[in-house]
Formats: sequence, C-alpha cells, structure tokens
Amino acid sequence: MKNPETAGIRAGSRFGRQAEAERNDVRVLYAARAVFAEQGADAPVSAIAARAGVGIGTLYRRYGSKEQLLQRLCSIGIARTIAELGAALKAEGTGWEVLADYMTAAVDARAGAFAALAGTFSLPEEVTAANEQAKALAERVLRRGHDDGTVREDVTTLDITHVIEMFSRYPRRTEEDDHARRRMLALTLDGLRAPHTGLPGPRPDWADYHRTWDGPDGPS
Amino acid sequence: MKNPETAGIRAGSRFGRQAEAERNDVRVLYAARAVFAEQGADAPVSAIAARAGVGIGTLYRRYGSKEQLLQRLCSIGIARTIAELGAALKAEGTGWEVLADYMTAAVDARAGAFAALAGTFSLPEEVTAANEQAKALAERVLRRGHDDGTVREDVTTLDITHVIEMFSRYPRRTEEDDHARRRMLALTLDGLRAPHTGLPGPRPDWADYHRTWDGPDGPS
DNA sequence: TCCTGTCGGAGCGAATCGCTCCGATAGGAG
DNA sequence: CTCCTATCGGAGCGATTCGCTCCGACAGGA
Repeated sequence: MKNPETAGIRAGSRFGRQAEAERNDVRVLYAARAVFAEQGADAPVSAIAARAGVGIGTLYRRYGSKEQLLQRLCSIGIARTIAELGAALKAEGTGWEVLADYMTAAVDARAGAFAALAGTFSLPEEVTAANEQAKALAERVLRRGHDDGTVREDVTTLDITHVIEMFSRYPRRTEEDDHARRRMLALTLDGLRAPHTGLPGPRPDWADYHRTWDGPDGPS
Repeated sequence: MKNPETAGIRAGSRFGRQAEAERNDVRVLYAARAVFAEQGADAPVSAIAARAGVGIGTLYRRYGSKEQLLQRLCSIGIARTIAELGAALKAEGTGWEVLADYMTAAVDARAGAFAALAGTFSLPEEVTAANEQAKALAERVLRRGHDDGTVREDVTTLDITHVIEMFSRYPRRTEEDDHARRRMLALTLDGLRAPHTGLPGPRPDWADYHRTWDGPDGPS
C-alpha cells in the first residue's frame, strides 16, 4: 500500500490480509444496506459492524464517519436506480407493466429508505446530479404509460417517488411484513390503472399480526 | 378532593386551580396526540409538555408514566375507531364509498400510528377487547362492499388494517406531506375498485420536495 | 394570614451512540 | 524462526438524550 497509485484500487489484491480487507469492505456495505433497511437509517453503527461480522474499528477505518457511509450507500443506490430505469425504458410490455415492475424492484431494494432523514445529512454532489438524471428517466418511463393509455393521466413522477419512499420505509421484521407490503403495493399499483389483477400470495393471517403485538414472550 | 367519591370525577369543578388542572388534562391529551402523530411515538415527553404549555411535573402528576399516557391515547383512539365503524355501517352510499370514507378518516386521525411500537409496551385489557370489537365491525363494513360488488373480493380486513397503519405513520412535517399522503391514499383506495376517480388536489411540486432535502438553511 | 394543593423546571441516573485508541495478531520479508 | 508492518476487534470516552423525581414558587380558599 506504499504506492499511491494503487491506493484505493483494491480489485487486484487477492491474497492474505489485503484480501480480507477487501472482503470486509463489501461485507460492511451489504450489512449497512441490510441494517439500515431493517432498523431505519438511525440504526447504530455497532449493529452494522456486528452484522458484517467485523469490529467497529475495522468499519471506521474504511468509512470515516457514519455520514460518509450513508453517502456511499446513497451513491450506490441512485446508480442502481438509474440502471433499472434505463432497463425499464428498453423493456417489453405495456407502460403500466414496465412501471409496476420498476416500482416493485425499487421498493424491494428500499430505494427510498433514506428519504426519512432528508435534511439531516449532506448529499454528495454526484448524487444530486444523478437524482436529476433519474428524474428525467422516470419521466420518460411514466410518459410511456400515459401514451399507451395504461397509466392514469393524473399521476406524476413525484407521486411515484412518494409511493416508493413510503413503501421503502415499511418495516421488514417478519415475513408477514413482507407479505403485507407486497399486497399493499399491488393494491396501489392497481390504483394506477384498470382493470385489476389479483393480489399476490395468500390472504394475510390475523394470528401472525397478533404475534407482533404480543412481543417475543407471548401475550401479557 | 378529600371525598373519595368525587376522586377521578372532574366534570364538576369549574373554578380556580381545579379548573386549571382540568384544562391541563385535556390540553396534555391533545398535545400528546399531536406530538406523537408528528414525531412518532418515541417523541420525548418534554415535547408534549411544551406543546401543551405545561410543565413536565404537571404532566407526570396526571399520567404516572409515558406508557400510561400511551395507553390512554390508545384507549381513546380505539373508541373513536369503533364509533366511526358504527357510523359507517349506517351510512348511505356504495360499499366502496363507505369503506373509503372510513379509511380516510382513520388515516387522518392516525388511528394506526401506534402500530410502529407494537410489542414495546403493554396494552390495557379494555383496548384489546375493543380491538376485537372493531375487527368484527370492520368485517361487516368490508362485507358490504363485497356484497354490492364495489370492493374487490381478494382484500381482507387485515389488508385494510395494514393500509391504515402504513399511512398513519407517514410523516406530516409540511403541507406537502399531507398532500402527498392524500394522493397516495386515493391511489390505493382506487386500487380497491374500478373504475377510477381523480386524485385530489393539484399535482405535487418538485420544488417543495427539494426543500425537504435541503434542510431549513437552503441547499448546501 | 396561613395553609393546601397545584405549577413549572432544574437536574439526576441511566441508557445510547458516534467515534477513538490501543493491545493482539496474522502474514510477508530476510 | 524472527521481526516488522498492516490489519483486526472491542473496551471505553465524551457527549447527548430521555424518562422521571424533587422541590421551591405561587395562586386560591378559609
């Protein structure tokens, strides 16, 4: 690591400690995405380190602060969103189908999870620029649905953004949470058009719901 | 207050300090509902006291703990929900219209706001009993929509509950939040049926949205 | 004037969090 | 094998926050 040219370029080192460091980098990123997705963006950094199977010190050597880690995740997330929007533009199917697929993928990836702390940390300039790009792409995807008459005319891309953000924030503590979220998203997506299709999966179960309120130790 | 028969019965004292104490009781309840609605149920007790224009000591003399205050609010909330469901059963209109009105009112009142902390505090027995009653009433309201064919057959009352809870948790920091929430709820409600009606209000504005991310001091 | 009950908030103890610092250790060079 | 260096893991610090207690101030009623 004494050669400054290779500093920050990690794709080449494959053996020994450098390889471990490299693995830890991506493990931390995956863990951070998962933990922030499950517990919200004010989750403790220690939880991320634990999830990654890594010490706190290791985490902080890569990402100088929690804010920098969040920025890195935002950067990755918006890049992914842009890629998916680009793919949606080339995809086959009606405008509604393409839009629904994109929104489903975005919610699954929690693309709007960080909207909850809007204004609490600064966004890298590249991210705000990428956001503009994503907005323009989304406009084109939505227009396609408007043009072929499969998406109602009175929805805008900002409505789409709000929906993705709200569903991204929905908790995922249990499988029932996932199930409920998918059904609600299907409802909302059907609200974008007519006629309706069926809701996904079996009907939700009140027993599972009650377990959530009872806590892990059964009813009080 | 030396007569035990009048202890806890406050509707009679109208003058002096007892009247002030009485006013403070309801001001605290209103403030608690508002603060929990805006900041979530983990909002600090001091914020409630400040909102009510009351000292913390005054608040704690009425409600021995934050948990008791939450329980009181749950009790009031479920009673209100039951009353609205009863009214919905007698209301005129199609099954979808009645259901949509009820759900809109429930979301406006944040009837599902406390679901976020399910399992973190114990529910009074009366509340769990009232919940069962509300569930039965909701079943009848939904059945009406199924019977007259205005509500799709594959939604259940638990779906309705999930929708109310999710929208109840949606933040309300600005008017734009309210606006976005109303539009999304209209979308989801339309997802319950066909054909569609229009979304409420003007189209959302990206400029307002950006202000949220920029924070109170403008863009970075 | 005195007493009773109410009010408001300073502040305590506990819990949590972001982050630093350092001893332990694994791997490569000689 | 020995030594050196880069990396790892986590104890713990300082700051912050929160629920709650405690007490001095004070407004009526007798």
